[in-house]
Amino acid sequence: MASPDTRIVDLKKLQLACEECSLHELCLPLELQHEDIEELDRIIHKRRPLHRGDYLFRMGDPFRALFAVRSGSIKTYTNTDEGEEQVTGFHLPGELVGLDAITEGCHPCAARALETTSVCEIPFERLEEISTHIPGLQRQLLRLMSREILTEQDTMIWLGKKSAEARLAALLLRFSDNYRRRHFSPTEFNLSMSRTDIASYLGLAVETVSRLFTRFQHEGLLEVERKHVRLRDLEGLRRIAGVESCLHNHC
Amino acid sequence: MASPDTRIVDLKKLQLACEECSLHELCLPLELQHEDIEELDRIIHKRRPLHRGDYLFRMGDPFRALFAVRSGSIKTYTNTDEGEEQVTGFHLPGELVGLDAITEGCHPCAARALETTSVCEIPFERLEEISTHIPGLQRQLLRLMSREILTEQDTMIWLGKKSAEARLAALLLRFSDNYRRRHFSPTEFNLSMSRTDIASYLGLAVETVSRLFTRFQHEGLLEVERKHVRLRDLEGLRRIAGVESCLHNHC
DNA sequence: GCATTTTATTGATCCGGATCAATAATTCTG
DNA sequence: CAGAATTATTGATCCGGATCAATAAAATGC
Repeated sequence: MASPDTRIVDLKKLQLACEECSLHELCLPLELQHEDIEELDRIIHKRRPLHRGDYLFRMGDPFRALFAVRSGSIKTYTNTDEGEEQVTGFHLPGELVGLDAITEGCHPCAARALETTSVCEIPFERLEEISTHIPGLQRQLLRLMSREILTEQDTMIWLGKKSAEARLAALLLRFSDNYRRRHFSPTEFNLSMSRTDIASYLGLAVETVSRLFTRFQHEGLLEVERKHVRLRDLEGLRRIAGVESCLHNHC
Repeated sequence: MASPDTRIVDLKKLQLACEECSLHELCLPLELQHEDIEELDRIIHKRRPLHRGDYLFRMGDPFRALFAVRSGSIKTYTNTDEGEEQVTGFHLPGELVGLDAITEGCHPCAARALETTSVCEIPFERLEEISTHIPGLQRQLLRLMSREILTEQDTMIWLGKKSAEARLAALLLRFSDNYRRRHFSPTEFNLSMSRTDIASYLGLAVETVSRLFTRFQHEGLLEVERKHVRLRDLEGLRRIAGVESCLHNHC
């Protein structure tokens, strides 16, 4: 499995990887000792890049590791009762994939690359071992999972209640934020996923998504040319999305 | 805070509590040593009962502990941008409340008792301390959180895609399952929450929920008299809910 | 126990978004 | 590079569920 992968062997590289893939979520805020970082370094592998359509894992695959997206993007999806694909998430650089598989011991959904994508593999058993003697790492893991729960609660709310335009605006803003955090243009980027994927994730029909893009463009909120979007009115989009993520604002 | 609470002092009582409130989720599957159970026992307190409308915690309260529902029921909710209540979950006996607060250090939503409700309080810092030297307890914590994530993904899917009747049917079946697991009648029980709460949680209008109950009754799926329901056709409800929780079936 | 307030049911109407249908633009594939 | 298959856009129609409105039934307060 891990044979053609490149090991990240030196500290410098790891920190770079951390910056890129937000493994910093896992280690930076802890201010770990050098020897601890080296220990983490020993278990974390950089996988060779996935290409568009490649599986990171399939539904039902045994759960062995978490994955941190370094670059590119991943979609996770499951199948509905009627056998169609139901997208459960888009995972951008800095986000973890696989947190939902810990309980079951196998992946409840499949993960595929939406474009050329590089990920770090974090073998879970090893991570657990290490976390027993690195104070704070365990806590950090729990934090990460808690944050995931919070995010999903948020998503639940807008899927239940928000209008189609609010959902799409919120998604675009999420992408925008991710790019900003990584010091890329928060207003101009490519959508790596198809309209169908977006529709599935947002619980809408493809036609609706397509119409929304057209409408947003007419209203001067953005320019869209196939996969490429340029957000022209972030404030307007925020208004449409509804102040959003209300869960986070009250702490 | 804990002054009027009753400590669970003996093993027998703890095991009873575990049975009741599914702290067995936390400890039983681990087959802990007696001294470990005693250590858990030392930190877990049984709170004195909450009454209808009492807060378990308010939005923004500092996060100190997880709570396991022993009997009764709890609703958690946040506020929408427009200031209305948005129910984020119903928590029945055997379920944990507070998993979404670990990251932030404070509660992103409020929790109130829907009826007379008894909970166990599990101080989180202490739990973390203990879990560092009880192998398996930490793992169990991660499992629990992962399961929560899975459940919410499931919920996301039906909020996005399923019809109003499917949502209500699914909710009723979830209640039914909880009662069955606790050896109560899975077909006859009281809904502790208002129609408004149900509607909010399911992302529907109150009127729709009300109409659905009436329709289900006409179709012979259930009998409903105010808060009391008697499910008459579980199979039919399952069909309506859609095979459901497709996420869990593929492992 | 009566008045007030909250919660639930039922009816009538309206609209957002799904569905059906046709076409256009892209991207595979040989 | 041509033909086939997939993906995206646009239009027309329909329907599930929201909204508005009125009443009924419970819960709550005095």
